[in-house]
Amino acid sequence: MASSKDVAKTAGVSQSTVSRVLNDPSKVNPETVANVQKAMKSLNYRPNLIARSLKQRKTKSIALITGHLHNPFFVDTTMEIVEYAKQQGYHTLVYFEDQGDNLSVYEEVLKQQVDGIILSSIFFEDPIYKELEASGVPFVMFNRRHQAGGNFVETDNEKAGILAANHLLKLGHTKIAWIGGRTFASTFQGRLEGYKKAMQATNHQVDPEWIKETDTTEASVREAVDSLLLLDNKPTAIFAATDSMALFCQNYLMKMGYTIPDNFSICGMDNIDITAHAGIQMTTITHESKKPMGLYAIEHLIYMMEEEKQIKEMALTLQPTLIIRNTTGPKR
Amino acid sequence: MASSKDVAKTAGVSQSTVSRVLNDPSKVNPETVANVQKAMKSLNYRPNLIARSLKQRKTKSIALITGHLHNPFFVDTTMEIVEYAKQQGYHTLVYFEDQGDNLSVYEEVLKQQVDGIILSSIFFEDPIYKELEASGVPFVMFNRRHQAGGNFVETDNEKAGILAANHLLKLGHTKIAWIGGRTFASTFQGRLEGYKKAMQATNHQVDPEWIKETDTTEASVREAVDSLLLLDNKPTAIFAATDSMALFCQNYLMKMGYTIPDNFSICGMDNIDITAHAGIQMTTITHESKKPMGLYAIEHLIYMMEEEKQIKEMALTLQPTLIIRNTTGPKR
DNA sequence: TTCTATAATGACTACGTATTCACAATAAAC
DNA sequence: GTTTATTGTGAATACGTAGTCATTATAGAA
Repeated sequence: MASSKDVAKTAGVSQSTVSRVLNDPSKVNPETVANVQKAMKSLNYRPNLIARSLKQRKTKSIALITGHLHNPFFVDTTMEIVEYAKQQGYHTLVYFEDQGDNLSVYEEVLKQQVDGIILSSIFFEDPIYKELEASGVPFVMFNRRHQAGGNFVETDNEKAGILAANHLLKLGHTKIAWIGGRTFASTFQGRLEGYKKAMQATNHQVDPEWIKETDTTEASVREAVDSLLLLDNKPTAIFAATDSMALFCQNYLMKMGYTIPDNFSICGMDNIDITAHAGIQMTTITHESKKPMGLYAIEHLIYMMEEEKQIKEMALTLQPTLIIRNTTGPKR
Repeated sequence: MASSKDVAKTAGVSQSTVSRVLNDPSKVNPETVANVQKAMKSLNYRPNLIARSLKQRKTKSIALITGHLHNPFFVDTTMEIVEYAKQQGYHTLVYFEDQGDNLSVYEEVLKQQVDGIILSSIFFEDPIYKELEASGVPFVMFNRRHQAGGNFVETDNEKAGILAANHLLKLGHTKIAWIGGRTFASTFQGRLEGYKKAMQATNHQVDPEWIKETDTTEASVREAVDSLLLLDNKPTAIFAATDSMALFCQNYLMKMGYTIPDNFSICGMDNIDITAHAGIQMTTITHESKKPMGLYAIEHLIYMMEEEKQIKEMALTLQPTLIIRNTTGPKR
């Protein structure tokens, strides 16, 4: 690999001049610029960004710590973030980490000297928050939030839970199950709380057996459905806290021979693309906003990275709305 | 940020010793090790991987240049690759690039000094191949292949095209449309050739109007479907060259009121998870293999990166098989 | 005792770049 | 003709680390 020194030698100039040609050619004689560029071409020279990063103490890179891509919600946000970052001259290191409190991922990220971090996988009381704050690296959370606040964009999860429950209640369902992930995460916590509040507000009992915390995998969701089917006090409707899980429910119930929504109503959340498919037609909850959620996060992160001085806080809670399709219907 | 020099100072040793503690503690007095580690802890020291990379001329990073994640096929491969790489101590820079011949992405990747590259987005006659070869960085292609061969893993696309066409022919369809992406890519090229061969072998004419090269987006697929519907010689079955496109067709036709497979049979390819969903039940083509395709690619890349000497070639063509579900049926 | 091997450590350098400083040559101002 | 900017350039340095080399102290062999 040719270095700027090699280029300097073949162009008959100093390494400093080569560097200047690269960074601010206006500072060097046009003739010299041409010579240097010719030398670069002939040597097939490519600046070493590692060396540049070391010198500048900026890597022009960010870390994205996201949930598993088998949840299509994270596919969208990942694409949004990676593309926008690239467009702004940053490259993205993608890490998949759903557990939340896994220190090793954060250690790794900080060693990489990234200029900023975006994370979705944080728990409400995650100790990682302190670590990140102490590191001095700007970071933004999306989807999930932390009790400490910080910079984040989320959906009003409690409101979402209320919307879902009220929709099902209005259809005549009173036995409504809730299937979600661990309530360490603010998303599931909020969606559960909202559901409970709506039930309570309309004087409907919530049987604790109806509430299923899973690890969001298909196997785990199926287990939850199985156990619901065994109940005496069997629910007639399900609020699945993500579309990914709602799809698992729908598929599993249909494969067992149940009809949706005649036997069970199902409401999801996230409005991922496939839910609009004619063969799926999932009732779900989305948020109305001009920009996709990932964009809010990355835009603000880049703002923070580039205007270090005036760190403007972002605490954004998007408002959810209900999209009624065909997986929910009146109770029979 | 504390450096190894700072650690050295507070521990009362030289920077060399700190480095040794990090890389091979057996070379230093256990008592000193303890002191140094204490100093590291108290300063919250984290080794700077950028500096290490510069010194070692290895970044322990790879680049993955993949197709758009809205095609779920690439979601699977991306996860496989990123996870395995991480497990082997490499981190992954993910780039989305569908165009193929976009030089700038490759320039960017090479400047990053990655130790290896995995790419799916290469065209059969892509000039980028020469560039990559010249760079000396090991690289592996998956899904698509290049005319020059090199290291790759693919599916036998021609065979896949034959399987799909024969399946539809056997059901009595003779007017079979083909919807795919640009045939610059070996995948689409092969799937089209196979389709044509199967038709020819059974003495069925192929109307050129049945063949639709799209840019694989939903809008483009809908346009293709629209133009098929306007034909006098209207097809009764569609072979969509990826499941992603097959889903677009299925959705669009159903939304227009057509029944699948009564009005149109649809066969996809890739066997992405959602095709098995009870509401979709897409007939598709997969490949049988012990390992997912992405794993072949990353395993071989890591082999190449670590055993520089004996570069074993990998030219792997997986055999496709047909999975019959409910989107294909006898011609009416 | 004297010589040799081993263990433990520090000083120093290089990786490839950006940048500061110094200096020369030229152009502009007086 | 002298002074003052301005332009163009090179030498030298630092970023944080790994590793080479040299040095000292100690233990074992003769």
